[in-house]
Amino acid sequence: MARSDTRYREAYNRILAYCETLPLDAQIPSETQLGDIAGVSRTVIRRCLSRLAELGVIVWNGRDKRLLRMPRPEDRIAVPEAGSHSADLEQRFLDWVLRFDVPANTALSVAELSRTFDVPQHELKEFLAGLSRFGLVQRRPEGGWRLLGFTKGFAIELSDFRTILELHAVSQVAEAPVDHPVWAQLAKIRDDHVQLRAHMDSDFHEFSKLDERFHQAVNSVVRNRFTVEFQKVISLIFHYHYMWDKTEEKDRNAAAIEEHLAIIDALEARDAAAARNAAQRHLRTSKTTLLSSLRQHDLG
Amino acid sequence: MARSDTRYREAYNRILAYCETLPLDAQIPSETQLGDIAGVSRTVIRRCLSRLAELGVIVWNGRDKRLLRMPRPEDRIAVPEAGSHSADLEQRFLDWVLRFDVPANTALSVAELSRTFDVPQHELKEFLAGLSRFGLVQRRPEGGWRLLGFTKGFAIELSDFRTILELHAVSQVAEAPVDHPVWAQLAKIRDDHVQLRAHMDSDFHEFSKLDERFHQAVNSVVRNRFTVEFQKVISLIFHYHYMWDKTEEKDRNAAAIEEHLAIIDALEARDAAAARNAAQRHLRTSKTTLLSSLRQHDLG
DNA sequence: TCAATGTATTTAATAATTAAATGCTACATG
DNA sequence: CATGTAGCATTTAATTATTAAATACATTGA
Repeated sequence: MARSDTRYREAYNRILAYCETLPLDAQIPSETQLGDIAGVSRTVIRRCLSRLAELGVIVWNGRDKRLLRMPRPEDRIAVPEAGSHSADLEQRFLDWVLRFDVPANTALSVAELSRTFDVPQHELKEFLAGLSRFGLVQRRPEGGWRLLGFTKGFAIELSDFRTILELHAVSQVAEAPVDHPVWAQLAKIRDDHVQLRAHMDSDFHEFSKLDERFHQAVNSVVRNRFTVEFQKVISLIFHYHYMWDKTEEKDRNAAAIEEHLAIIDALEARDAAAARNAAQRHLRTSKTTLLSSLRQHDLG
Repeated sequence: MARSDTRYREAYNRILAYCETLPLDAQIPSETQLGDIAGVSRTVIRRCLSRLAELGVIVWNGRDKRLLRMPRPEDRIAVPEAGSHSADLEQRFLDWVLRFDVPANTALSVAELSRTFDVPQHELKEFLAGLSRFGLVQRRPEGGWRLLGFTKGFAIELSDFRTILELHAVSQVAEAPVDHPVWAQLAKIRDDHVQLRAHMDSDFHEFSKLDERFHQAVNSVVRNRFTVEFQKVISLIFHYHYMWDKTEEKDRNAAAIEEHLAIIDALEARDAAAARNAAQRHLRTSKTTLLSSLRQHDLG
């Protein structure tokens, strides 16, 4: 009927474990210190002490707190399963949208999403509020939310935004010092490209992973909290769409390999302008592919 | 104790007004049609019809709904004041943060904010969840939120991000067709710059507004949902910091006028490269100013 | 037959409830 | 008597419960 007491339960077990490290009859530290040990407020600590005294583990009279007997396994209190995988909600949500091709303008029910993702409703509300900042969802006047994404307009603007960020990243790479880790990464990635090109006929499916590694490496040079959030969403969307658009996959991947190599060539020559041009060509291709994949799914 | 019935109350008054347009004894449209008129579901419409029947305005027996008498002013129902200014919450929140120099790592209490901004708590939670996507706030492990912004690191990354977006915008302007409205705007803005320069000694405070107009015009060329959100936040933060950092304001503004004019010159000459260079110079100055203003407020 | 109403179910906004944090006062102890 | 500690009171926030509203389904009547 109200908030859970998981915090108390976890703190209690932690304090109990701490008691095990003490000798019998030892003085127990002050409430404030115990609070620091368990990472909770004094309010919670006092609840813990109450229970410890009740079970006869300690004697508690004001400042006089002493260990009466060693804690036993049955003194521990049950903690109700962390369960909810709130952590990777974003990943799972985008995965769901893209995997099931949830069409634009679909009404999103918090109650339903809460069930399918096994996450409390209020967390979902917060999550959706966050996504609305990216223009992926929007509040409906009649209540609830609406999925906006993955129209043609969305794809175009997403691609454009990606281009802006990635061209900047490429410029940054070109100016990175020789001892920057990106150079080693790019060298390895170049080799892998060359190798894949040699076995293209059989292994062309492998390109998707390589593509992600390449863009990841380039973008890793930019250290900016504003871009990092976007890159996560962007790379997910492009990644999935490439995986599903199977038309001419081999030719497309072969072309992309050459484009990647052109970018790496220019970067290693420290020719920023050439690198930008090569990157621009590559990103234009990506945009076209994304758009045609949308057309295929009849979402244009 | 539960959600408000404002929706019903507004719908009721709207239906009442609709009844006034009907002749006496006229048939009233179907529930579905009334729902379309008032923009609500049939559930709400049936509540409205119940009340109308109770007051004797209509007679309602299944499908037979007729107007018994003309509605009177006292038939209307009170609507409980829209009140909450949820609309400009973002503006007011950032204004508050910047005006009172709320230091980084301040704990934000939803209850308190809810009072000071006169907005329901759950709306504030959603709002903060949105801001967390921009890295402005963060959840605290012990509950609630923490203001992150306005450290040196934040200012640097914000400036860098602004630079990325704005350099792109400048490139776009340079390629805009001659009949694009931006050219007329820029011409006017150039005149205003020249005029202000002539009366700089007395009117230098006017520059702040001019600065906002200039950047607004340049960015207006880019139509992208992802950049629009950011620009709002960015321009607010820069705007306020400029207003408050009074050191050498006149000199700073005079220099900025020249920098703006240089950008406009290059743009009107359709020299994209020169425009980008000029913009880069200007944005570097801005970044320095923002950082020194932070140092002044001891937030570094 | 089909559009309208009647009824049931589901969803979402929001207050109520309880856990937990925070703040203040009084006290004990060196 | 200063400082840290416990006791007590207040405030805040997570989470449930409640009610308004939307939606889905069944029934009816022209």
